[in-house]
Amino acid sequence: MAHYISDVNITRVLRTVWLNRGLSRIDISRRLDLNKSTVSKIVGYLEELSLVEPAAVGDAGPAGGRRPIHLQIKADWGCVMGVEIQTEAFTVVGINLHGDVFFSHTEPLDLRTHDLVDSFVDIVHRFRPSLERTGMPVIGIGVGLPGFVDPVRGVLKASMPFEQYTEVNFVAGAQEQLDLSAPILVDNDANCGCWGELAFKHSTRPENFLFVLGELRKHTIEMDDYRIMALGMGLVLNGKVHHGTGHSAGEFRSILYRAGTVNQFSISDIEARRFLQDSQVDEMIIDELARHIAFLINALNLGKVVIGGPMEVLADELIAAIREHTQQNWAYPTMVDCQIGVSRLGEQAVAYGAAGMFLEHLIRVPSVQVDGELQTPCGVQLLPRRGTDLPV
Amino acid sequence: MAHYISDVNITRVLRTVWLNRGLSRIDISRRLDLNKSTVSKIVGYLEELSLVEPAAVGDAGPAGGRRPIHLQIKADWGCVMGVEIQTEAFTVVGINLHGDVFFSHTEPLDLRTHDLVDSFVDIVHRFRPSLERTGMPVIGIGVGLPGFVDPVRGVLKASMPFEQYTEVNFVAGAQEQLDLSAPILVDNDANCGCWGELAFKHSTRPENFLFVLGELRKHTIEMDDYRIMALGMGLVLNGKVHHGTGHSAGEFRSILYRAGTVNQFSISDIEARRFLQDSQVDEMIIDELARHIAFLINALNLGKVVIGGPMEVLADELIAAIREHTQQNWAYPTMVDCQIGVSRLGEQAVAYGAAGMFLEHLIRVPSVQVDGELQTPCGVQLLPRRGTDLPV
DNA sequence: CCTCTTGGTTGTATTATACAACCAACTCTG
DNA sequence: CAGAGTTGGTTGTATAATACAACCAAGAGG
Repeated sequence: MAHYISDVNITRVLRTVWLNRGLSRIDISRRLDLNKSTVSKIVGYLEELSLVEPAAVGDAGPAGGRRPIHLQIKADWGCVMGVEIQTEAFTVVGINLHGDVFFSHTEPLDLRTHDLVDSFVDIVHRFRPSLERTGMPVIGIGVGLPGFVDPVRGVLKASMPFEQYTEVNFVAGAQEQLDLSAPILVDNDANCGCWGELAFKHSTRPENFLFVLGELRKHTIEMDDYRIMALGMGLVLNGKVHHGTGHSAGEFRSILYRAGTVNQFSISDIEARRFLQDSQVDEMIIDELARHIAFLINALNLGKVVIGGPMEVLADELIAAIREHTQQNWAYPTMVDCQIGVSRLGEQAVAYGAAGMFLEHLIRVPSVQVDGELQTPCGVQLLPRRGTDLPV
Repeated sequence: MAHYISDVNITRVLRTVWLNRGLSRIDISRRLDLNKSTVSKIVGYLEELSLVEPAAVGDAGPAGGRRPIHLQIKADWGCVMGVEIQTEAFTVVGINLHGDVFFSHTEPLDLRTHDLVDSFVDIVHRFRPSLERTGMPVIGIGVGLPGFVDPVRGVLKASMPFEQYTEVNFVAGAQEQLDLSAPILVDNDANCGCWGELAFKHSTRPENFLFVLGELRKHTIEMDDYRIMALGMGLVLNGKVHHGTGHSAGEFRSILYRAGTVNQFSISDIEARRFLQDSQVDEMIIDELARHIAFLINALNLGKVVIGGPMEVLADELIAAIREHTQQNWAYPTMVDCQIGVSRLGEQAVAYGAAGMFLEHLIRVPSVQVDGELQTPCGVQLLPRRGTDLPV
């Protein structure tokens, strides 16, 4: 039983500085509708924790007055490891609290022959020293996996790419072997793409957007291995990453899908495997995909679409097709207002987003729930349980 | 500058009682993780406001002990007017704080020849006395309109059915003419369908669902008037009604739509107007609609779909089709878990939902925003600005 | 009748916040 | 260049919301 508002306002201040680097105490007090003395006290506390520091002294306004002290998060307070694990490779990145990537590594890894949790434990053991050589401790790890993930329980519920149809207790299993104080967070890979867009888009956080993630995956068709594109979607709705009632949101299969094929469209697998090699196939896939994305843009009134993965090669055509179909699919005379672009992070989008997800959870305002407890995925907690050490 | 937690916890208690009629103080304190003395004090305050009353004295447990006092919201503290305005008719309902409908009325009204705001003002003038004859004051009004509505500003941004392509300042305009203390809330009609499902589904509030609202609307095709079905969707995602970046979420048009027609599907208007008269047309529409709904169910992982409007006649076929297509559209061996049903409220679903929306906003926990102010649509406020009159 | 148990109340201590008075440091003007 | 006005930030104090502990109320069971 401990529900002091303090935690809430401390986090509000911290998060506000994080999202808007360079604000002064007065700016914060105005934004958050808190008294400036309250902000002063909270900032003092955060400075004591080395989470916030003065960045620069600004200029006085035209009418004079004391010069404001711009504040910022201490970037090197700690770092976050972001990991993406796919069927044939994994990626690790290290970022500081400002979101700067200071480490990045990609390597092949065959998940068909290796255990998922064991592989992850290996990765952490191998790369934690690399990150901590900077002097920053690893304060948390974010992981992006293909499949249905329950981030609150830290569980991989199912995954077609991993051929996993029973639950894997990912976080608990890893923590057992790792003996690591840093908490671990997991989410679906496409959702991690969303987290990456959310975490550091400070001023212009998109409220409703779609992250389209394509991966080329091996499939065995008639005794031969082929690569077929598998599409996953990550959705942010009302500013929040959407998981759905059973954590399976983001699955894609065309409305015109015909039973029996491995690919997600209305074409045959024979056609599908010629993707990126046969421009006619490319065109068909682009058109069909663009229609579905356009439908979602209009039905959900999305403000933004980001394309990641191998689709990036055909991004120009895809973007044009989406634009065309959104407008065709729109009944009103106005123009549909939706930015469509390609992920700037390329290969690292998911791993980076996974790390961003961790920071998003760390530096967040605990929401007051009405019924039941507030759900924190896997005990992420920033502020120390405050006892006697509170600065008045 | 006033951000005492009190308001938050008072509302939390009130809302908990509202959502779970019959809880005792101890129950509440356990659910909300508040000290029982705090709950006692808050309940005392709410009783003083006549918002909460003891409902019954329960039985002691098997180990003895004092008998709990079950609490409930005072149903007759006030009532809410819910209004649905369509192009050819309007509906008014009156509900109490328990959500019981005690008044209901539907009447033709030609919105092509009447001004929207004036009509609404008329409706309020005519029906307020009817509601207040019960002795309950009208504490608020909820309105459902077809078109894009910004509920925060209380504005109808555009509406194809009303042939309105410029903004209508609905709430401000009405309040000016009405001189009414009760606040007015507006939302899109299909969204109101969602509000109706949310507001009084106490224990089992669906977190992710779709409300499909069909309306038969007049269209002039080749000099003749026909009725064509117009479909709108209301979405609840993560427990919240989804409006989208530009308040236009819920628009429906088929992926296979061909330019030039008034109807929303791939068929011609000649065919579309035979809906409900030609079973072949019905089948085509049902199939096409079901595919799109199935796509949304899987892409958004919806837990529930509710069908309202004239589609209800064909509900059995539509439900079966949706079931079939969701499973076809699903790549995993598991069964898709989504309840599909028909609105129990029939004609009144939208008006009832509009009233429910008002209560949802009235009895809600103000969310603490990080940046900027917390957005209350049109100044709905339950608790008095507390000054000296606070009990202890 | 006594003990144990559970629901609820009351008085007190703690703590987060607002408020007001203050200091710090700047611009502008006469 | 002194002083008035202005803005950012700090400090001391009052207030109000909450937890905690001790209590009362009212039941069950021996």
